[in-house]
Amino acid sequence: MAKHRQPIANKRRIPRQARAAETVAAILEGAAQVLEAGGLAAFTTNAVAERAGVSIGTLYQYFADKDALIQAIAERELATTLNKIGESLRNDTDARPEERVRGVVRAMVNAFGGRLRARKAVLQAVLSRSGGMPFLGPVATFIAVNNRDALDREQSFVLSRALMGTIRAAVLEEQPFLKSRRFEDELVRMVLAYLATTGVARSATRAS
Amino acid sequence: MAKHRQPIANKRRIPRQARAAETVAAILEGAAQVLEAGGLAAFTTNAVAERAGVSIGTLYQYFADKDALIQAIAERELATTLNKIGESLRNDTDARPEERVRGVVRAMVNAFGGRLRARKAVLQAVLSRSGGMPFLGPVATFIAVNNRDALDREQSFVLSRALMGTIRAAVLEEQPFLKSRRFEDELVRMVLAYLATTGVARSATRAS
Amino acid sequence: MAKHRQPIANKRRIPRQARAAETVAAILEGAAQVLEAGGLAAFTTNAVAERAGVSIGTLYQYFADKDALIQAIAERELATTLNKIGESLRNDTDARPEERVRGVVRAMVNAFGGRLRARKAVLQAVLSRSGGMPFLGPVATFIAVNNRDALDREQSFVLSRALMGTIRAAVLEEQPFLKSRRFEDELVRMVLAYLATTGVARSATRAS
Amino acid sequence: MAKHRQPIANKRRIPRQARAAETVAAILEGAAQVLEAGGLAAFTTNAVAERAGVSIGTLYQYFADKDALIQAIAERELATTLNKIGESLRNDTDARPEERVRGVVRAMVNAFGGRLRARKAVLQAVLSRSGGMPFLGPVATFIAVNNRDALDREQSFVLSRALMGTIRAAVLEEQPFLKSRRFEDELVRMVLAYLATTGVARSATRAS
DNA sequence: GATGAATGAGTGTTCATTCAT
DNA sequence: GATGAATGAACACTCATTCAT
Repeated sequence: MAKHRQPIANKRRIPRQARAAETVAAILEGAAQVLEAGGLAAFTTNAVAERAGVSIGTLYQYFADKDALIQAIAERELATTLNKIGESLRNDTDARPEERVRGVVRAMVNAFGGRLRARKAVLQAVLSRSGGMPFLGPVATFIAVNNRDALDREQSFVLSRALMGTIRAAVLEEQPFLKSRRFEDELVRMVLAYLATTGVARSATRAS
Repeated sequence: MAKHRQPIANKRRIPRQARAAETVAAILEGAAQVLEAGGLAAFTTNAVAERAGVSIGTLYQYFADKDALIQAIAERELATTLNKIGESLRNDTDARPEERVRGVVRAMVNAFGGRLRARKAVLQAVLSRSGGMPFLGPVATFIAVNNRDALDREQSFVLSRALMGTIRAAVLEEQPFLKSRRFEDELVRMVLAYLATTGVARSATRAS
Repeated sequence: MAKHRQPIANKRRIPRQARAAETVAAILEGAAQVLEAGGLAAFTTNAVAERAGVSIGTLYQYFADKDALIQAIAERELATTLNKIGESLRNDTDARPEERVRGVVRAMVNAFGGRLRARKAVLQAVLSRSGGMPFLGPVATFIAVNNRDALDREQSFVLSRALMGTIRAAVLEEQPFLKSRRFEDELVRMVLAYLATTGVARSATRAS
Repeated sequence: MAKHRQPIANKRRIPRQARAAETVAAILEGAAQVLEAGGLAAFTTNAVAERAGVSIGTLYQYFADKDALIQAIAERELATTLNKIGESLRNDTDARPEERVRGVVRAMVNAFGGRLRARKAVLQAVLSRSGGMPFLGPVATFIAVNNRDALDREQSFVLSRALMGTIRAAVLEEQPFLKSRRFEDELVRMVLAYLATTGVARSATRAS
């Protein structure tokens, strides 16, 4: 949001005017609302346009197709989450590892703020379409980069997916404890425990 | 006209004859093939029927609707996985914990080994529709039950989803190391590490 | 029912055996029950067969197609009604005209007394398909024949359809007063009033 | 998958533009033509759209479902008929009762004059679906209202249904005398005769 | 640039009917 | 004669997308 990463459209008009930026924002907001209100099933381009207060034609002026719209939402959410994580890490610069991990965990759990249904729907949509969860890469990078000794590929993968996967599952299954302290504690414990053994493993490995 | 006239009996016929069982098998196999070949997007009831070599009417004789078909495939996959896990646990009765965990991990990874695309699609389908991943419950139970002291709700959740989520991510992202020993090692390490700290958290465990 | 008018199948097997007659009866009864329970929308050949406790194949052994089945039910209903009317007229041989008319009216109203929904559905079905209401002809004949001076074509038509149409409307609209004395009185009045002026008209006509 | 996902707004767009009004008219006209040409059996939404020269999607932009389309046609017919009846009554303000009745009868018969098959099909359709003949209420009201002393519920019912039912029967059975003077005479006679006896029952009427 | 009416390929589902066993 | 699994044409309806105004 901050850096204006030109978040959308490839083939479609790049918004240069303030008005256009507002329109794009309205559409994204409308999309999020539709998702929140009716889940993925209600997420039609017409519904989004209506909710956003623009015509369907205008929507297509900024988003090449439905996929591009979903992409944009996902990216917007990712950006927000990454910002929070980054912020958290920057603030806790000299905190104990546990505190740093807790900050990251909390940022991830709180991503999407409220709007749980929207978050779930975005997940489902992204999962349904592009198949992978491409927007996890950055999260993984964040985690890995912030451990003095870079984890290797598999370790980085396991760590980030275990964490993200557990949170995602809680979202998708609408677990009531999603935002509880108890859940947060367990996530933190899991990350620390894994990091610990990983470190040991690598020390041992290096020695051999 | 009535959008959906309630059929007089809404449960579809339970196959009694050998012929019928074959037909059901053919449909499930066809469904898996369609999924494998074209992913979720290609998964239409007509496509499945055609691939299965039966008429669309026959398909609906055995599956109430598309959801039921997806359910059936998911359950079939779950059953396979659970069988493998159960088998593994039964064989390793007195192995060390690490060996037991490794058996489970391997069973799970391999359950998702063949027909990658199909399995990926099934996952996406289940995820897209019912939202949750209801068929993870049993896996969690398996894991929890096999630890002397039952984990509490959050711990059980974290453990099972972290493991399953990581494997699922590897499947969905088509990671090349999915079946590597390296990856298996890391998964085992993660589980053991988490179980260990969990135990620490509960003093009674330490005593035993 | 009485005279065994060979009520059904043209192209299909004519039931000669007692067993076959029973089967046919079961099918007709099943059809009536399905109609009663779910109206026209639920009236599928499969549903009828199931309710009748016979296989769909057997149903088709006796009824060439769905239309034939509906025909048969309609005819069965007509036969019942005609029997009642005939009976009524035979019993009231020397009653006053009003009593005779009342007997007919009552027979017709009661013909539609039991199984209202079924009867309504039969009406709708016959109306939907063959378009006409061919089974009113006989009723008209009954009425006309029982007036000393045969009515002419238009008069006979008006009299029978006015009476039948009003009763049918009451059935289709599920009017609560269908079987009330008040309603019966009005129907009788209407018939007598019309017959009276008709007589006058014909006297005048003859003179000219 | 969800069998029928509730559209975000279940009321279809109300036509505001001239273009839209034309489209609606075209659809209704197409519907009438399909009905006329092939009866109820040929009345499919796709057929109507094609005949109307619009796409199936456009049809659904203006009619929520097939039922709504049938409703619209029925209402359009009813409106026409009522207009004619009202006109007739307004013109014959001080005519003799017989003339007034004749005007109504003629309006009703002629309402079903053009496009016989279409009208028959509309009748069948309305009869088949909603069961009642809801659009007779207004006709009954017209008749009742135009008799100084309001008839009671049963009388009003008998009068309107007897008249309408007879005409409807003539339409459905495609009687050749439908528009003959002879038939019209008999209908008028029936109505007057019934009104007379009804009047007798209520002494006040005679005085006026 | 914006609009929204129009498009139409595509989907899930039903049900009358057949025919091999 | 009876069975019921199988058939498949047909239908109602959706929704991403376009384009004339």
